[in-house]
Amino acid sequence: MRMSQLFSQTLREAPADAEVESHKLLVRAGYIQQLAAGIFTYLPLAKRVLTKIENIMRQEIDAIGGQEITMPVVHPAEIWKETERWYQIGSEMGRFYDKSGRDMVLAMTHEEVVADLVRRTIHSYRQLPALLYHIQTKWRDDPRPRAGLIRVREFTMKDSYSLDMDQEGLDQQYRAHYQAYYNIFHRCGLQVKAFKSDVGMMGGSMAHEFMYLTPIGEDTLLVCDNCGYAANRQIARFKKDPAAVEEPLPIEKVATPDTKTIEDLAEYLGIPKSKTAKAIFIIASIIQGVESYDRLVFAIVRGDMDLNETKLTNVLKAKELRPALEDEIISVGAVPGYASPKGLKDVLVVVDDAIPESPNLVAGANEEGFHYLNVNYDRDYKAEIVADIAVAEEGSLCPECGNPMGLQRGVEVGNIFKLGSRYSEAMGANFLDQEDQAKPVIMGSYGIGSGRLMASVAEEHHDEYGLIWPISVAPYAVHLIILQKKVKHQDQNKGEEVDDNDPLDVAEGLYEQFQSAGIEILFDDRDQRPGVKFNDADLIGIPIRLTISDRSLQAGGIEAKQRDQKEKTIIPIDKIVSHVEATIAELHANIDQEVVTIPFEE
RNA sequence: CGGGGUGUGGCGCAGAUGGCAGCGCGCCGCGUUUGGGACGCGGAGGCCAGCGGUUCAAGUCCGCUCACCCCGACCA
Repeated sequence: MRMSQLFSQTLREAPADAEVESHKLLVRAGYIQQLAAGIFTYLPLAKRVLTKIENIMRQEIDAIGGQEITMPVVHPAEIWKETERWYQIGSEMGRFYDKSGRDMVLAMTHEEVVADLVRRTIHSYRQLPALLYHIQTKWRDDPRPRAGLIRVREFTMKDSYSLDMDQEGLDQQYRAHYQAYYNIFHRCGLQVKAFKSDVGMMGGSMAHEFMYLTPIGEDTLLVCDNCGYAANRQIARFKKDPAAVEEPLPIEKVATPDTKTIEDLAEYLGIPKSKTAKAIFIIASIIQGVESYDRLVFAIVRGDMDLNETKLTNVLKAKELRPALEDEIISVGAVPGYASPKGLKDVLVVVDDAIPESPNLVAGANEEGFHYLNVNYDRDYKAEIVADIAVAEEGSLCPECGNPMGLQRGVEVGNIFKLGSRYSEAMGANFLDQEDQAKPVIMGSYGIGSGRLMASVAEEHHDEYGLIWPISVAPYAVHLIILQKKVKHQDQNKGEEVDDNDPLDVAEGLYEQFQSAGIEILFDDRDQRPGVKFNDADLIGIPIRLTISDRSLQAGGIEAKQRDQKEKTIIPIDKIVSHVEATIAELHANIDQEVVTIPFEE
C-alpha cells in the first residue's frame, strides 16, 4: 500500500475527549473514527489488524473442531421470548419494529439463534458433539460506553457455541476453549489471566473471564499470590475473620444519638466495626416466569464488611436491585439509620453468613437515636436467607489458603460459559440418545470481542511516540520510507551521467520486490519531510521500518530498524528482502514461544 | 439513572464588562527546503450544538433541549 493513497490521516493532537492511550493513539494514527458514543468506524489500518486477529481466532477455533457460519444480526423477538430473555434484559437490548409492526431484536449474542438452528438440524446423538462459531456484529446499548474501543455499544465478536450430549462433553469443549483462548491472546501478544466469574444474564453453571490486567480496566479482580486463587470481585469468596467466641449476653437498648453510619456508631460506642451489624434496604425486582415483582429486602452484613450486590442478586434470583427510598423503608415500620431486623413485616431478610457466627452485635433498635447491644442471630431474629453476600476487599483473606488477597483491575477480553440446557430446554432443542430418549442438547458459549482485543493490544504495546504492534497482528510487516521524492538523475537522452542508485528508483523497485515476495508493506511515498515520515511511522507502529536515502545508500544500502528497538543497521540492497524475511520469522518465533499450555483451574 | 464537565472550521484552542468570528496545526496553489512534525507568499473552509427568549444589537445574557466526555450505578 502506498501511503499517499491510504485512506486515513495522522493527527498531531488527539481529540480532547480521548483519555486512555489506546484510544488516543488509534485515533491519532488514523485507525478508527468515532461516529457516536460507543460506535466506531474502523479505517483500513484497523481493519487489517482486526482481520489478523480474527484469522488467529479462526485458526484456533477450527483447531478444536469449530465450523464457521454466519448468523443474523436482526432477530425476530419470538426466539428471545421463548427463552424469556426478552423480559429479563432491560434497555441494553436494541428493540425495534419491522414494517408490519413485529417486535425485532438487534443481536446482543446468539444463543437463541443457535438453539433454533439446533432444533431444526440436530436430531440424533450421532450428530454430536459439534462446535459452531461466527464472527459477527453485536449491539449492546450499554449505559456508559468508555475508553475508546474498550467498552462500546456496537462491536464485533467471535462467539462459538458447543453442542454436546452430556456434561462430560461440555466439560471437554469448555476446557478446549480455555486453552484455545489462551493461545489466541498469546498469539496476539497479550498476556491474560482467567478468572472465575459470575454467569450473569447468560445463566448456566460455570464461567471464566479472560482478563487483561491493566489499571484502565473496569472489572475488579481478587488475586491470591500464594495459592493462585483468582476471581472477579462480583463473586469472589473470602475467609471472614471469625468473631471472638463469646457467650450471648442479654440484649440491651442504649441511646446512640446522631449515629446513622457504622463509623459514627462504632466510634460513639468505642467498639470495632466488626461488632456491629450493617443494615441495607434494597428493592429487588424478582423474576417469576415472564413477570417480575418488587420486593423490599433487608440485607445485613457485619459492620466491617460491605454488601456485594451481585451475590445478593444471585441469591435472590433477582433481575435487578436498587437502593430503597426512605419512604419505602418507613412504610414497613423501619427507621432509616436505626433499622432493626426485629419486628418488621413484609420484608425479606437476608443475612451474610458471617452474622450467625458473630455474637453480641450492635444493631438498630428501630427507634430514632437508639441501638441494641448484644443482638444475636437466631435468639433475637431470624432471616429467610443466610448466604455469602459480602464483598471482598483489598486484603480480604483467600478462601483457599487464608493469605491476604490483592485487588487488580482488568479488561475482560474473553469469556467462556457452561450453559448446560438453559437454552435448549427453553427452545426444545432436543436429540435422541442411544436409548431412544429425547434429551436437551448441552450447550456452552464462548466469546471474544475483536475490537476490544485490538484496543487491549494497543494499550499494552505502545510508547510515547505511538503504537508498537506485535508482528502477528500488525497491519503491515514493513514500513518503507523514502526520504526523497524527486528523481535525481537527468534526462538520459542527453547522455549525461545517470545515477542508478537514485533512492526513489531503489524504493520503487523494492516496493515491487516485497510485494512479489508476499511481504505486507506500507510504502511512504509521500512528498514529506523526514521528520514527518519518521513520526508517522512511529505513530502507526509497524514492526519493521526500512529507510532509503542518499545517506543510507552511501553507507551501503538500506537502513533497517525495528519499532521496538533503537538500533539501526544498514543492509545491502540485494540482501534486504531475505533480511526482512528472517526478521519477520524471528518476530513470529518470539510470539510463538509465548503460546504455552495453561493448566485448567476450576 | 445520579454527580461533574465540555460543545466556536478536520484536530487543538482563544474570543473581560453584549458591538464586523480569531489563532496554531492540518488542507489547496506557487516557490525555497529535505535524516526526527521546515519556511515564505497567496488561498479555501465556521447558521459559534439546536430551539426559544431578552436587546437597536447575542458566540457572549436567560430558559429549554440535544450531543459528547469523566466518576458512580449498570454491564456476556
